[in-house]
Amino acid sequence: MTRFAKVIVDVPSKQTNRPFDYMIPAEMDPWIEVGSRVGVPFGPRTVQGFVVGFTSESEVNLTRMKSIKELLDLVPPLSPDLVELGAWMSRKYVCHDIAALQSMIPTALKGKVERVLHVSETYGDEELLWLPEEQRVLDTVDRQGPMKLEQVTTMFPEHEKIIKRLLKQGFLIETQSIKDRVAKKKVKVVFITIQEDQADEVLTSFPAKARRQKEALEFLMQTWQPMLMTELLAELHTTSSTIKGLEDKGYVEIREMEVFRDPYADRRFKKSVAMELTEEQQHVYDALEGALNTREHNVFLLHGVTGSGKTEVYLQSIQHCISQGREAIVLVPEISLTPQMVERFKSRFGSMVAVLHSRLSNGERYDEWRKIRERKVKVAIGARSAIFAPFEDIGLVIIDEEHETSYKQEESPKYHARDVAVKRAAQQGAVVVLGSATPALESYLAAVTNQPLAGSEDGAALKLLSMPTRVGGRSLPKVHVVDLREELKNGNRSMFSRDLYQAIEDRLAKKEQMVLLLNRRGYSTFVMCRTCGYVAQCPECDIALTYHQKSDHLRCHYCGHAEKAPKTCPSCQSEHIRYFGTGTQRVEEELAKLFPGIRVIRMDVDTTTEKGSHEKLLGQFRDRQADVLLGTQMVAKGLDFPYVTLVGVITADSALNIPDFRAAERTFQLLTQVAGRAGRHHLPGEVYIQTYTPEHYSIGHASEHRYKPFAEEELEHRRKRGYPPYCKLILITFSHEQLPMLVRMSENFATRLKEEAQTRGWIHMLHQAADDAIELLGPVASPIPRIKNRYRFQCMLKYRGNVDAVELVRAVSAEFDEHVRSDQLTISVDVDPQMLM
DNA sequence: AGCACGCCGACT
DNA sequence: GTCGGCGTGCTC
Repeated sequence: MTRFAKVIVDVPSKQTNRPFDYMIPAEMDPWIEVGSRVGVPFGPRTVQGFVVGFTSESEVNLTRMKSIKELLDLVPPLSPDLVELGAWMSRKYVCHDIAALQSMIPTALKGKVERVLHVSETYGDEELLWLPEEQRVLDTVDRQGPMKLEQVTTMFPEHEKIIKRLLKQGFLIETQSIKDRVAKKKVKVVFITIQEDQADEVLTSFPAKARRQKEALEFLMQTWQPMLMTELLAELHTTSSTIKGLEDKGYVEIREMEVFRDPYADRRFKKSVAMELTEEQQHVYDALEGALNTREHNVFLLHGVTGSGKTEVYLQSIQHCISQGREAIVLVPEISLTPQMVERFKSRFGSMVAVLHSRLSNGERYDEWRKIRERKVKVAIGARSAIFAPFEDIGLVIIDEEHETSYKQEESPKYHARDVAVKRAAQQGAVVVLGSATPALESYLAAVTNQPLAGSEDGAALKLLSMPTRVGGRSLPKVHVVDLREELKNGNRSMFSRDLYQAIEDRLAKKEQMVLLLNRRGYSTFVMCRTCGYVAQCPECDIALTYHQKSDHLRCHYCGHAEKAPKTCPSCQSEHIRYFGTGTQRVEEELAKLFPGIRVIRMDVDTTTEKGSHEKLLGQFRDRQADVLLGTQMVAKGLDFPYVTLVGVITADSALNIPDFRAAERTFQLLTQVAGRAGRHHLPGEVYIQTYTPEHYSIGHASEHRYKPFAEEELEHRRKRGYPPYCKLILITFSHEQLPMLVRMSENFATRLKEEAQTRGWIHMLHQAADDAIELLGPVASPIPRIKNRYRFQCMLKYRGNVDAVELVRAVSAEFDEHVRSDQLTISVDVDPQMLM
């Protein structure tokens, strides 16, 4: 029986957000599966699509139904369970199906249409009068054979209309196909084709002229093994024409072979073996092994203090999972931030690991991904999107530092990897481990109340495991909270308190190392004129510009706009223009002034954009080429250096004063994480936290390493004020170039939301005791009211119980589709937002 | 999203 | 009378 393919096409619009039916050419049929990537004719063009199902009968008139044009991969890039996961994601996070599917595959496979032109066969048959420019275009294409449309238009930039006309009249013919962005890497390998017993015969009869060829052949005869062309040429200092000559004589064969680009090719990893577990670790491991043995879906929250040895537990659980014949996925916040982590996995599992590094080139990432799809590895480790690793028999998913905000994708689809992971594990009967020293309150509450995570309702109830002590009985570092108000009273206006100053001096004398954290890059936070009060702002965003000293520029940290720093006030020409606030560059300068000869490595977005710069800087610090590692929050995570005995937080307040209900949680997490960097080995550690609000509970609890009391206090706040995890949120952001239009649209939207909530019979008040409730806040201007010349307004929906607010938003958004299309309005929906910007 | 079809204003 | 503006609708 013939079957038709249901295809989701790569056309991101509301009207095309459904499967289209296609016929399957007979020769393709055995290869087409759910998850296959295909090129299909769609209207006048060819687009990429994914097969999401099959049907034996279609509503579509068979005379109008088209056929799949090309199959783009022999092995489908998506498995049926990933296709299903995509459907779940598009529903949960309000995005097009195609966007969800595309987010699961490497960018290398986001095919582009290639349009190729050739001249009709009838050209030249008839005596037609051509315009001179038509003649030129036709002759060029005719002479060159099939040409990419792009090439033709760049050759004749002003003849676009003529090309279009020739196409319409059929003198030029266009063929479209889908091309991947990155080709598989191929290498030439030289195979020796003669037998060993023929060697003498061949060599004696070798033409005397072909000395180089003979040398090459003799070289290959030393091993009789195939050899990489590049290596062979380097060894013999010759060119490929020599080897070609040998090929012509039939002594060797040159074959092109696919290889994987290996970003770790030049690195050697010492083989490591399982370490003996402490009693605490063993307890946790036993629970995980037990769960793996049932082969059922389970979710654990592993609360382990920094330095409690979570990684070793991960490694051994993965080992067990692999020995069961199943696969494992490990998510880490931002893998390039933790080269140490990669190293541990590589040295334990060697070539069984694929690393999906966020700073790999597209080609490298594609190759790592192919290793997974082609079952060459058993473990995938990577950032957020590694949760889509195309394994088919997953036993274990580990999410390290599960509270990290980088698990939430800020672009559409705005998914949370933690929730996707639980969903995928539920599909596959896999065990999930959420590991953290400072669990997200959502996870913690679910674990202590034995409920599934709020973001992934299909998941199993969370079970709490904990590891409250550090490996080797090392104590947590002593934390000093320094009240900066007191310092100011005592006339100290420097960025270092006397205590921190002395501590730095002390470590320098002892030749120990320190980590200093400041949550702000650049030199200063804003630039102001003392005469007229002018503040330098980004011309396209309503946000203050930051001064960067090295380049002497003002920079917008939102859109990247940069301008030369003014010497006089642009508004009143006064020379009293001053820089306020402190950034990492300024701290670096101050350190150099106060401690002559101090060696500082500064690590922030500005110094780590270059590929590999991260590893380089950390390597230098590890080798003790510097005394101080100074940086933004990226220095707080996962680093482990034996000689670090001092951690200083320049101002804890910058994280606390962000207008976000999670500010206290973030501050607690940041302080606890950074404090954990000190004294991890034989030397005891010490931490100084400078703040203007030492009485704040997040700082107090962090300084005493008390997670549970903090969590309880913070949960109480959330419950009282009606914030997650006691309700759910949807943030809807509207943006438009014209403010009045934006205000009108967002108000209309809000009104429609309220009306629809009412017709569905939902109580529009969260503060009432009702189990099912919904509340709308806004519209109000967004915290950043304008970005890139577009004004921004937002609405927040809070809801709980059996209220399907996502469906509500989806329905109302659909009504505004025309406005989105024609009025340059954009509506962005963020389900379970992590940042309220 | 593209692209075609279709109905109203300023020009050869 | 035509060229071209972008409003509406379709894509298996």
